[in-house]
Amino acid sequence: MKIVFAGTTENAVDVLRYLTEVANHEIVAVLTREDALVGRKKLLTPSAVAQYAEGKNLNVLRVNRVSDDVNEQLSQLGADLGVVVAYGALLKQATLNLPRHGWINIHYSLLPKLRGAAPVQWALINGDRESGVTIFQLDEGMDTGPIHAQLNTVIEPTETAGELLARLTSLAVTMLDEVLARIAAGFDQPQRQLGDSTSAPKLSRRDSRIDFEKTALEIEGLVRGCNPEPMAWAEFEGEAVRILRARAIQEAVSELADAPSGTVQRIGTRIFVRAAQQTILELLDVQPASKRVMPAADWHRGLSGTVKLS
RNA sequence: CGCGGGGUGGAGCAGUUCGGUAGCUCGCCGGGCUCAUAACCCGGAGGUCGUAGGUUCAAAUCCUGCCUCCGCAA
Repeated sequence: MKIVFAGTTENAVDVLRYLTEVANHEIVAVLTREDALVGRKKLLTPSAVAQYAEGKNLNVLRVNRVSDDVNEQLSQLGADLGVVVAYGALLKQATLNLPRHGWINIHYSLLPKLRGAAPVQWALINGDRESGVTIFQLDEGMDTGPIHAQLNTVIEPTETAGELLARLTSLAVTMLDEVLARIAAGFDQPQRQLGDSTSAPKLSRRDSRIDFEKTALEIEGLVRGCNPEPMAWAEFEGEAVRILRARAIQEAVSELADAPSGTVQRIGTRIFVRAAQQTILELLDVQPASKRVMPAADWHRGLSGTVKLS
């Protein structure tokens, strides 16, 4: 099929690579976000998709909003289908109408659960036991279109958002062939989304801040859901400490039995923090402001007195 | 010129304000105590204090340039 692809992130590249290199579809255009200023040096950096697509000499359109002008260009291509993965902007009806079979989207949740930009993160933050991939027909709403295919998977006990996303992406790729074949043959009958919807908006810095008045298990979910982006953090002596890995433990730590929430205690080489309801969180990897990522024990070693996170 | 913080034995830090050749908590090696240990005791190895230059009798510490790492913001 002649496909228009729209995507921006690294996992979108994985899908695009599959479509062009493995499934041998003809990619008539690649829509991706404009180059953005990245990092402290503000280097103008192309999106992951732009970098890949240019390397493959594909027709790349860098736009943050699809204008009439872009619609005009797209209409010239005679595309059969549009495929969207983590593009970063909603498409209007005028654009949705262009490919013969419209557009499909790969979404990383069991729709209608977790509609929005950060479904994988929120699945972990919410403590969900399962997640999944949904391929659906795009309409003008936010992840509201009828479903072509859906597959669920059990979330692994220590899985981070980055790891789960990678797994879901490879799962999505295995679903694509059949969906694309059905659409090409005109046999597709997408089903309306059923059940209650929930939302999964992009994470803010406020969302990623750890609250030690929550239970260790809830905090662990936040830490896993925020890794690698935007990374959970807590405040220590006026500075942010990022918590990259942490886990709720079952053991009791008597030293922390009567301590206020956020109190840190070292036992041997292990570092524990008091959370809500007598629960204990073990810190594994942390990153103080200005420092590199380090084992929690290393961080704690240089400190003195009572250590308390908030 | 977006804001800011680091670079000191293998690790994490202190010391820099008020210059006088380096300290803490660990790790490592050896020995001891203990039924045992995340405990304790004794001894030991290991540092061009990121780098280049400057000031000085003397620089981790003051001045200048450079390299490099990182948080925030976008």
